[in-house]
Amino acid sequence: MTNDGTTAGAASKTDGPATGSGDIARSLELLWGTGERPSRGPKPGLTLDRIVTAAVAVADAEGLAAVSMRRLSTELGTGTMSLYRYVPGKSELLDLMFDRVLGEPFADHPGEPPADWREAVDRMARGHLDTLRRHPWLLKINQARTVLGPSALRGLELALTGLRGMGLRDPELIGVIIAVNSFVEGLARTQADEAEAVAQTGLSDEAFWDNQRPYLERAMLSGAYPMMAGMAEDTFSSDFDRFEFGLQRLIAGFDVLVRERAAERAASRT
Amino acid sequence: MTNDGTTAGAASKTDGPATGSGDIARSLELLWGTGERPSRGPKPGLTLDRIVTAAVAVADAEGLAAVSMRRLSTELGTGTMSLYRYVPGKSELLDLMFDRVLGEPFADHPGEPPADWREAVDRMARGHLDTLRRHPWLLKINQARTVLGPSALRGLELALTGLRGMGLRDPELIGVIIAVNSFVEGLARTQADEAEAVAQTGLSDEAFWDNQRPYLERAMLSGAYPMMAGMAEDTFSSDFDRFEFGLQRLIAGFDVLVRERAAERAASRT
DNA sequence: CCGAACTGGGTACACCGTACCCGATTATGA
DNA sequence: TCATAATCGGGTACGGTGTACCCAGTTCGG
Repeated sequence: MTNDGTTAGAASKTDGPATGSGDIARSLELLWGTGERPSRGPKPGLTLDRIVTAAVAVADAEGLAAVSMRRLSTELGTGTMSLYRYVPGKSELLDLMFDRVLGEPFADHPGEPPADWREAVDRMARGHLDTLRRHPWLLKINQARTVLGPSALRGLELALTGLRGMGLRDPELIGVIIAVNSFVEGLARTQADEAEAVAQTGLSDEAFWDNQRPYLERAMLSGAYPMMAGMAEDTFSSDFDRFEFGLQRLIAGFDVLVRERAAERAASRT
Repeated sequence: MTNDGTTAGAASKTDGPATGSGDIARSLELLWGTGERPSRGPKPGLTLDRIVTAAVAVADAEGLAAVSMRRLSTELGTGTMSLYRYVPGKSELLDLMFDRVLGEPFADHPGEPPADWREAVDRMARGHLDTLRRHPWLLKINQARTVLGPSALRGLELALTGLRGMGLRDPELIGVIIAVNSFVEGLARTQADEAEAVAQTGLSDEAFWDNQRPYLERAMLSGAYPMMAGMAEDTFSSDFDRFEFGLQRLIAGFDVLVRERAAERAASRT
């Protein structure tokens, strides 16, 4: 399988007027295209694949902010402007990075059976969390116009297959997927923000909390926050797995609906 | 953001790079401090409050990318560097914008009763979604080290008060809040990304879809995505309210746990 | 009333994305 | 065979960013 995968969304700034900013057609060509090159000029010394790979590597190692065209060019040993022979602009590159990385979870594990829809949801949530932990910069990319790359389609297909057994209507299945993914992304974002803050300030979480404590204690003693002041010691302990808690609540909530529908079907069959 | 090359030491004296992202102590002082000014030099012509207000206004109107120190200075009619007399750096300004805006929902409606915990969750979710829709740039700010401003504390206090009746343990209550807020943020992010994409590319969603269609149809015909190919027409229709769906599932999931706990308590009372 | 403490802000630097353009390379049409 | 059109590599330049550094002007405590 030839093509690198991908999809994407646009993300950039500046209300640049003219010039082909946001050339969707070009983006799609890069995402799905075969990449047959015209045979007139000299052979390209680079490939899109290498550029995307380098970009993902830099983003994984040093964050999305470190991914600049200049940085990538030195990483690849070329001139900065050469990159623009392969990618129309940076936002398109982000699109490609996005779809590249979305394809990972399915490349990993082979086939295996989802068995139960509960397990499918569980696996979907864990898989997504895993991807986001591996590539926290995914959370900073505009996902709006990214949905339709090959990797994204493949993921959606797999998810839907696993949820088939719920017996819900199609829009509801999409609702299930979105609810789970939204929840996971929220948690992942919190974790990613924390890691980023540690990296940027050089201050650990404990040190940060210690800094806050005097202000916080004064606030508690003020009487303005009675609920918070009366909370148990272990309330914010890391022993409590908030991912597990939320996921189980979601699954339980889905289960209620699934049972309702099953009951309705049974009733209407009489 | 992007810090300069200087080390992140953050020691207050010595060869002072200092500045930079994340002087926590200074941030806290700004968040909670009384702002008593020293009485030796000339009176300040600006206030922190005016700066934050202007920043929020610009962010609301044109997005977070439009909030630059130069832009704010022209907006306020001062020199760019003057702003640094009031704020240590841009990241601290973002913190202040964050807390400013978090305070809004509680300023709006007066007291009223939450009545049921279900209603409290419902109101919490809707309120958060509302805030995020009004200020989509909130989703782009690092929330990790921002949690403890006065507005954030007030919001947490109110939420906890509303959830008191669930009869869950304290860490679980936090889990409820996080699950709901994560879900809401995920949905809000999708919407915000969409709006941003439209604004940046000047391409409506329909136009975007039309561009995708040929690629998508080819993918469907390839047989690689049987589930998706067989989906109902209305699957991605906007008639289906995914916010409502997810929220009701979460509440149902919480309800299961609440009932379990109540049953346990009743049993242990015999 | 002098000087310390403070405010305002100009200049400069490093970095960013990328428009524009030119020379080198290469396959094609005559 | 060879001129030429097409393509690649990449240097230079522009307008943007955050902010370090420094100096001039203002105000009040001693």
